[in-house]
Amino acid sequence: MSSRDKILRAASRLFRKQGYHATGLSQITAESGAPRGSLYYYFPGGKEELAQEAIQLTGKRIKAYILSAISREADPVKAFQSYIQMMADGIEEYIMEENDDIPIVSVASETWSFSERLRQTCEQVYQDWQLVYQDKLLQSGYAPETAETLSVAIQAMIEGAYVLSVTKKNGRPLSAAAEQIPFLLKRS
Amino acid sequence: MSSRDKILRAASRLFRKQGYHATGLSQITAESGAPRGSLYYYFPGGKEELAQEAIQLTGKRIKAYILSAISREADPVKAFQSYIQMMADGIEEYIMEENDDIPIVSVASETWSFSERLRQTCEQVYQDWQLVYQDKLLQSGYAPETAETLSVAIQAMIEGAYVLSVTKKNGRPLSAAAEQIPFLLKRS
DNA sequence: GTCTATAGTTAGATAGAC
DNA sequence: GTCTATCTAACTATAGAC
Repeated sequence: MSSRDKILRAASRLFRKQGYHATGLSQITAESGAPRGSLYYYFPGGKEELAQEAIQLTGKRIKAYILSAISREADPVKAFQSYIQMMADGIEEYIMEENDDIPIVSVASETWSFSERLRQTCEQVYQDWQLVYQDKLLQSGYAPETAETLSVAIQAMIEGAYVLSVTKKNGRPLSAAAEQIPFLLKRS
Repeated sequence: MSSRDKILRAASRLFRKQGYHATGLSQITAESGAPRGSLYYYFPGGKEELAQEAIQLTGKRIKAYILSAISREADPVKAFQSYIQMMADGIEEYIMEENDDIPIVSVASETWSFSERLRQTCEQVYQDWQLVYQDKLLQSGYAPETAETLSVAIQAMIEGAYVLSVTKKNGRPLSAAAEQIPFLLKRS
């Protein structure tokens, strides 16, 4: 693995666990093994540019993950439920584990007023994910208007349930979100 | 207003906008007018203790706000919808405004692995709010089991929609959440 | 291209004057 | 009780050797 990749991975790991502002560049270089200067060689924009790339990388990885998870089931109810339930089941080990995926909800709420660049990056990632949800609903026959509103609400519920689950240190909130999917999708 | 209160308010304002780690004690003392030493006199536990009190204060204020907003309408659908829609309508000015209420979702996702004390404080606040939602549902005739799961899911949707709204700089995600309330509550 | 050394600033915290 | 002065450690960023 290249020096650049090692820096990116170490940064992602630390941002995930500690957030953006609590993570120092010295910590990143220490964990990655790469020296201080390399970081600024590969990421001339410093911490902000590094974070942007890390967020975009997480964005791509999770997008692929959502796509594969959601397309395993034709029925949208089962598809969303199994995806969210997977998150719920994995939350305990996720808390302990050394994971490379940064929670966008964390970076977004930490940087929306601080860095326009990072705010826009988070907005873009959210947009990408939402379109995946939206497509699934469109393909399942929902009206375009409904598919959009619904996919935004589902995304909100997932992001919120994630934070609640991490705060409570258990997967119950994510499970509760999964349980509500049928009622959201079977619109009486 | 006492020195202690001035410190607490300035801290809340800054934590809301910048988050926990991005806010320095020097910034808090500068904004509050109180000198450095006073902060440690009133809050011997330093930044962490100050943040804990600020979170609890927000917890109480918002709990009272939710109670009043939610009890204006007997119908739970209308009650939740009007509360969430109020958040949506206020989000643009909320972003600009000097507000004293700290978003728990922000502090929680920033401190869950960093400070057990702050994590537990956030958990407690979430618990308080959820019970308000749950009571409303119980009073409306929902089964205890349903009321609990549903209130957790609604809370998740609100917290997530808040972050999405702040990230996108508009109230649409919160509005989308409000629109889904009828489908969540009218369980077919 | 890769890395070391360090500049310059700010962080949270404390000691002690009054 | 209130405030000033200051500590040490950490931060981001840069200059320049190799």
